Amino acid sequence: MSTTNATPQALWFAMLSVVMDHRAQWRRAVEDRIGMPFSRYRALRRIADRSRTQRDLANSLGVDASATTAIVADLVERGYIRQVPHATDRRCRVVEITDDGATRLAEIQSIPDGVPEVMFALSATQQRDLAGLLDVLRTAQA
Amino acid sequence: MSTTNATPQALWFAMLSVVMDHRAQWRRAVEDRIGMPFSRYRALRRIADRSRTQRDLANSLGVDASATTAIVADLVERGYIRQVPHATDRRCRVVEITDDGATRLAEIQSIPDGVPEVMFALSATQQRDLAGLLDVLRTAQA
DNA sequence: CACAATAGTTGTATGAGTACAACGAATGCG
DNA sequence: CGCATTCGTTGTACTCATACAACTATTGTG
Repeated sequence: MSTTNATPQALWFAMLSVVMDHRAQWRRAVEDRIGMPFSRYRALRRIADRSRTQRDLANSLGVDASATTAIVADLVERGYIRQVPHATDRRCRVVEITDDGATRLAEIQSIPDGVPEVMFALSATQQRDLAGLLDVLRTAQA
Repeated sequence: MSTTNATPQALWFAMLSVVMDHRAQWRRAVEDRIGMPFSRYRALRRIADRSRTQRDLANSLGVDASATTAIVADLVERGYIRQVPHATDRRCRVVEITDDGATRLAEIQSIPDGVPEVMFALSATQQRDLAGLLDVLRTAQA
């Protein structure tokens, strides 16, 4: 009955498709509400996880240094993170989350609206199963 | 052990995160290779599914008419779809896939490269489970 | 010390995605 | 028939994500 083959590339395409099919609507509904582009949210999550140098952040986001500069500048301006000097290497700037940033992140993660309808198509059991599988994927990317 | 709550919004955020964390790399690795932006692939999939008016396509993609015009023009230029008059309504243009388009679509879906490493973290059983769940989601969006 | 390498910034450019407004052509309805 | 509605097109504009090149400050190393 499955139209999706259970190969890594088929799964990737399937997951990508589900997300991309709803991302535009999701963005319109939620990005305005959380008040920042998703790239900022992604960065904030990593900084909340632990303080890092901007290089480290760039690597973890998979973007280059100049993109990181822009993202960091934005988050600093919003007051969600701050830049502190590195203990030993004066070239580096370490970014760390502020109380405001931590609060904001928690708020964002509890926003109930904007979730694509399609996510409600899963039964309770299926939701639990999917959560487990996504956990595996998220753990693997560390 | 699960860090991901099994609520629809937590699942959506988790899935979104997995995809967005890898999309940039995926794009660099594969989008050039499939030779078109992902939006074209999404549209082509829907047209392959069945012929549609452009309005129908626009609705199914969740974009407006002018965006659809651009996407359709691109796919026509590539030779993957063609525009034919509607049987009864001369305002409409029906788009249908060409043989080239169908071939290309099959090729794209079998490209093995560029799949994020992280997708290989799943066991065979987990792959099967995820495929089933994504099927539910994809079916629900119809 | 001199030089290569690294961190970060700034300026610039590109591609993708998307909307909105204005418009012409065709349709449908009272 | 006449007018509102719908389909599609064109032109314009904006955001987001992202890269690359050039540059400064700093570090590490022979």
